[in-house]
Amino acid sequence: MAAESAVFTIADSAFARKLSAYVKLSPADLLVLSDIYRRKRDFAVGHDMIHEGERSHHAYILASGWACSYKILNGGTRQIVDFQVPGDFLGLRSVLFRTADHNVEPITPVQASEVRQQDLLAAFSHTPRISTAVLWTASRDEAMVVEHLVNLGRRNAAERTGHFLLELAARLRLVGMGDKKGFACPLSQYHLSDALGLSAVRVNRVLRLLREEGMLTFHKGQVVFKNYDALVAFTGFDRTYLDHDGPLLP
Amino acid sequence: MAAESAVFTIADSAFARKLSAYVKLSPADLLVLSDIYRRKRDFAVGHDMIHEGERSHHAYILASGWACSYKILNGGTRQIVDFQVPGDFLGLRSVLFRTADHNVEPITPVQASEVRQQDLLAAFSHTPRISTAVLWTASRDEAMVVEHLVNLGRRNAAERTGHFLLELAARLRLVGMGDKKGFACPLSQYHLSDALGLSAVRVNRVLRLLREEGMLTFHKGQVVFKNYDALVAFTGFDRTYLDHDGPLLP
DNA sequence: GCATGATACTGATGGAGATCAGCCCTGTGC
DNA sequence: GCACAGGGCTGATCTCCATCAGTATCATGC
Repeated sequence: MAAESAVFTIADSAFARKLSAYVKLSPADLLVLSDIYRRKRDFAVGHDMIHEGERSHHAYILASGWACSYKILNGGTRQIVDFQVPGDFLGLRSVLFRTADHNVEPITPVQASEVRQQDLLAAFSHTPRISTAVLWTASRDEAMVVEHLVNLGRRNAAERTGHFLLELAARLRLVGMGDKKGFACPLSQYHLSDALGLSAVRVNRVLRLLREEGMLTFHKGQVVFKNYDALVAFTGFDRTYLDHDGPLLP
Repeated sequence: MAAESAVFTIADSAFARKLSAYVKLSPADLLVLSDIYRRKRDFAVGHDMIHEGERSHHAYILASGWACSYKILNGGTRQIVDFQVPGDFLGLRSVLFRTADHNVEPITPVQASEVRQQDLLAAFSHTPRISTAVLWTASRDEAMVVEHLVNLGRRNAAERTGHFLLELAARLRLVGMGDKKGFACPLSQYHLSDALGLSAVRVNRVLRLLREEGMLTFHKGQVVFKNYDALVAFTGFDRTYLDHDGPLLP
């Protein structure tokens, strides 16, 4: 009874939907997942979910809300590495390495499932499919970080900003939170600047430029693509790094 | 007999040494690995090992030589994402996603073991420890890419260059190819510039600066740290992201 | 009703690094 | 012996973006 409702919950979640795209999960696999997935926790804005250096023993799966992972440098500047949206795994590295090498902060109020280290490792040992599926999501996350790297290294401020918003839109579409017209975006221009390696002033000017060029607007928590194709051409966005070819394991 | 010698070979390799640091591997695990590991291939400079867009069915484990993974942008500029040194896994993402999202090019003549997709996935299914160990190496690679991202986003040219060379040194020390004094480095200043998101001219000037400040020299294929501690302080290098706390699985 | 703090926005100035255009050196092939 | 290419190195100029120093707007609490 309880197990059944748990299965229902997990099978319904953004996370299971994402995993299923990678690896076909059996009912037994789903049971294991739902066990991992059980404990929900809430996080308020202003309190980090994970602290760098912390010897952390759990990771999280985001159920609702947005978060971001970041690092702080000597000078006090920060670099946001990635944003997490519902369905995303978060803090996997800090569990595998046992001490966190980055911080994670909620951007909106967040609800997340706490995944305990021992549960996760046990699941890996006993259900290889889950292990492979998680490896897959980790690889996809890495593909995104790689694209951010290219973004910072070789694109100018305008291309970089546009590219980033296009990626965000593509990710959100996968979990049904947006379309080619745009998406709801709780980020401030400061968030963008920390993610893009720019100053907030420049982000503001770039957004004005993109608006004046008729490509997109960023206003009141809404990103609207005014000319999607032009923006794709301008930024050189190629979404193949986000995609895959369907389930690898039958 | 053959199996034994194979076990010997694999147990001796930089790759198995790295995996063992993460997860204790049984003789049976080593046998599976050595089977994956059997086919050696040579690659000459000037011919990519992996091409972006290619529907690739194998990955490689680097036995000797250096390689780099990179992406080419519209304008023809390129961004090197990472360098691979002996013991590194390479092309894992392209196997998991079935089509490569980046290129890999040898920097020196390379010898590498070819890992076929089906062998790898079979190993994951039947020997969960290997799966976990590979997840671990993948996470470590991601940690490095993340640090490169921070490097590009928030450090200036000199800090960035110094930080990068310190990281390289730390990685090479793990496989016995250098120490705190320095290491043999086959990279050209062009390689550095493509990795650091700088122009070759700037890399040259930054290297001069670091030399004049008595921190390091980069000359004739040798990186020599003249003042390691000063360089660490100057660049804000903190090597914890490369380390881990010993075997996770008993 | 007013202070306070986020966030958005703007003009002026300066600086880090790109770009352009070269030179020098060394190894390699013919 | 010479041509040629790749890598290292340098000065001059320009540009993109950071920084500084603000103003404007809106929600929040007291």
